[in-house]
Amino acid sequence: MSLWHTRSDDGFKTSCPVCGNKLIGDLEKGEQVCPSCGYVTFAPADEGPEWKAMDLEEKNKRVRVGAPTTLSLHDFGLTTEISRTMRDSHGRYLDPAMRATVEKMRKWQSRTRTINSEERGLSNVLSKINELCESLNLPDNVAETAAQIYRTSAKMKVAKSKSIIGMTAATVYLACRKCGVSRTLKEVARASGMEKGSVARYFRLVLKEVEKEYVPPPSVEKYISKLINTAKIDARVEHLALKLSGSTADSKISSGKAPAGLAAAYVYLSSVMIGQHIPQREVAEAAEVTEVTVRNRCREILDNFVIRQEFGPAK
DNA sequence: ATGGTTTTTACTGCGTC
DNA sequence: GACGCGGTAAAAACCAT
Repeated sequence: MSLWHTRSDDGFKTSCPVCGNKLIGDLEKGEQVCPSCGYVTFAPADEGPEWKAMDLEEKNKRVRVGAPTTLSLHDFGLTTEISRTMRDSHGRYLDPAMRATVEKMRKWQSRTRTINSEERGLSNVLSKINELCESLNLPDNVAETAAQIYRTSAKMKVAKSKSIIGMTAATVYLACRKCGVSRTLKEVARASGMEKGSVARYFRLVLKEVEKEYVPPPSVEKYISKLINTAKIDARVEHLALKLSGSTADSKISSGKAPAGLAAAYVYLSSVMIGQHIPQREVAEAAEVTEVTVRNRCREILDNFVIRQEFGPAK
């Protein structure tokens, strides 16, 4: 039995297709996350609550009591909160006058808490980071990493007089790379509403000034898994694509090539071999590369490797 | 800035349904 | 004819220097 495509009855994977670890299920949000590599998979049905949390503070307030300390809140979440429930300690509703007073207290507390502009700016950016992570469906560990990166860049004055969206996009993208989560620069740019080029500039800046060392992009295998997930392709194709990429990994064909294109080629070849033709057009579209690139990668793979019968369709 | 490499764009031809 | 596929030349984008 293979680790890759064991699925439980409701369509959830039970183990991570990337590293094989057991996935942590969050059924309410309709997704599962791998604790070690950050791989995320989605379930079709969303059983989660109907409300949308405006920021992480609100989210924590609503989903659980006593949030853990978190890097993505500007004060680490370590403050007294005045509750929104408008009840007294016996659970009775407050009268209108009292409610107004409590409202004011709440407002003033949140004002004084972010007393100086530095703190307010930080809190602003951190909520932007969370927002962006949420719209990219990124796991919490990426948001935490992004927050961490931004904190140090703020401390090092790198973020000084830089565009806020630019910095958030750059830190989120860097966090993705550090966590090994396969989101492309293009995707992050799209979600943040920025030009790819300017996100890249900010990214290089943060990489150079804050991170100081090169963070390699996610492996081809990660891209394959992602491709299979987004395009809803048979798990057998994924298995084969991963096998192929594994057995050609130590060759030179991948050097300098965009991993997404290579992943698309493996997925395409695998789909053909399994006997489930996926048109190049579709694979290319899902991987956000062109058909030409898919073809070029396919040709290179086929030129350099003899694909033996054991990879062929089971008869 | 620049030069080498990779990806995209745009176009053409071939076979098949 | 529409579609999938394969190829090419040139432009554009990318990256290390």
